[in-house]
Amino acid sequence: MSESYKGLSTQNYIAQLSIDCVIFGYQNGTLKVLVPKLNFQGDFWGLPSGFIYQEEDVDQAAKRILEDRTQMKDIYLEQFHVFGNANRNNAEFMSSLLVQNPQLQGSKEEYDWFVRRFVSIGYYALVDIKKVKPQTTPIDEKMEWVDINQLPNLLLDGKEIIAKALQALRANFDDHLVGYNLLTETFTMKELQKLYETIFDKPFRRNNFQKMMLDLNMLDRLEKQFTGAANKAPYLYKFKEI
Amino acid sequence: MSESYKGLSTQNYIAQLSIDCVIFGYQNGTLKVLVPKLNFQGDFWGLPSGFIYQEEDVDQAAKRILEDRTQMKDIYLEQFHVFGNANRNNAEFMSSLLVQNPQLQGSKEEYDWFVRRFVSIGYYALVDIKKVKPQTTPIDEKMEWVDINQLPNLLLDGKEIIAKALQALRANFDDHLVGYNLLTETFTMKELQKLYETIFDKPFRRNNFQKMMLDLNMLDRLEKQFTGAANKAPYLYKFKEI
DNA sequence: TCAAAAGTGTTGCATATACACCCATGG
DNA sequence: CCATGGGTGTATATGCAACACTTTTGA
Repeated sequence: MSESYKGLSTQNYIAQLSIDCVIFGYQNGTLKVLVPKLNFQGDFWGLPSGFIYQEEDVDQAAKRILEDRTQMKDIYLEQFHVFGNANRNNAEFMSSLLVQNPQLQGSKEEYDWFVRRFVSIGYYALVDIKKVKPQTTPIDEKMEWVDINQLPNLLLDGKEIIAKALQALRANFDDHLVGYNLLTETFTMKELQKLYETIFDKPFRRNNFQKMMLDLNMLDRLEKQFTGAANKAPYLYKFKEI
Repeated sequence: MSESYKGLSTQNYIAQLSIDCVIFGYQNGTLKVLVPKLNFQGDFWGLPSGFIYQEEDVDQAAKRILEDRTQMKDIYLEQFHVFGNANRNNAEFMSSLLVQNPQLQGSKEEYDWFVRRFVSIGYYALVDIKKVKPQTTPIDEKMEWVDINQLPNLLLDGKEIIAKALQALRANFDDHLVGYNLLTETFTMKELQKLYETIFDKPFRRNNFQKMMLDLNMLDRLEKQFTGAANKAPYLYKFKEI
């Protein structure tokens, strides 16, 4: 949705098939997604997205799009759903875009390529917010981390895509111990608990949570973290190497 | 994979995007899939598949393909994964096909349309075997129910697709009480247990299984089934209407 | 010595598993 | 009345939620 469209039809992409990414990050006790604000009148946002080269695996395309947008390597990435309603097209968006940004005017062929109906494959990514360097495209005004509970206006079925991504994330969270990707290298048990509480949107009991996590045998306990506060210093933990 | 290709490029389909269906059925204590044997030299089988019309929802396309192949309505259907490796194309298959079946020769344009790399969306379906009337296409020699543990040679990543479908089926089975679609209207507890044992490939204890099922409160108990055997007659059950 | 927050232990409840018994059926 | 298989009840084990208590830290 937020890809510059000039020259698209000549770039050897698969037509009518796109990838939409839901990039999850976690900061200050809130779950966030990285989304671009589109560079045209009104308050409209998209999802980081792109297309698939003819010679490219779909998974590889998703990886490339993600890396371009975040300037990170080895991102945790999971395909979760295909969005294929017949009315998914960029016609309305493009009209508005071109009125506001006549300099983006491309060829008729490129325009037609872009405004057709698109089927989109959804991927979600988990990243450490502090390591991401968000990259905009020519049609983005900016790209920002927004709270998952305060999403702006999203083009097309953007909200549905994010909702489905969160659902998939929750389902995978326990199995894959995926929290790994959302935290810094080391963290306290309280920080880990807060992450879980944010993602599942429900409280856990401190002692039982600690027991649960330690029983999983996935954490290494490191030195204590002395914060200067007048209380017992918490241990730092890290996820075990595999 | 098993769609006749003549006239494909003129039929207003989305190019390079297909749907592959894994149709599960259950009979005599074995889980089966319905697959077409392809009408060319050698022992090669495909998956029931098809394409998406420009004006058609992807889900709707899957439904149409399924209904065409089985002559059934209201089939339980679930999208489970996208298969997008760059080497997924029908070139090899088509060469062999045309050598064996010169009468299928179409235009160059249609040939080119069909042998390009395809991204395929996987759906699995659950059906009552006895209600299905398998329909072949011009390039199928026949279509048969084969044991999931004795799959024939499948084109491309057919085996991987079926494996992933089974995985998704297992994950959904408890949540969605999906067994409903694989059994006849009425059944005994033993038959239901055998279905579970087949799908999960592990034994359950008779008494505990019964308790588990009844506690779910999803079954209506009907009259007894007198089989003539010298033992207590089992009750028949059916899934409750919603 | 005190408050605050971290760490650990212990109980009780709910659920699942295992074991045991009783009942209907037809020969 | 017996063998067979179906139905149900009860004990045991397991896992998790709730509660209680102890330890560490800096003021």
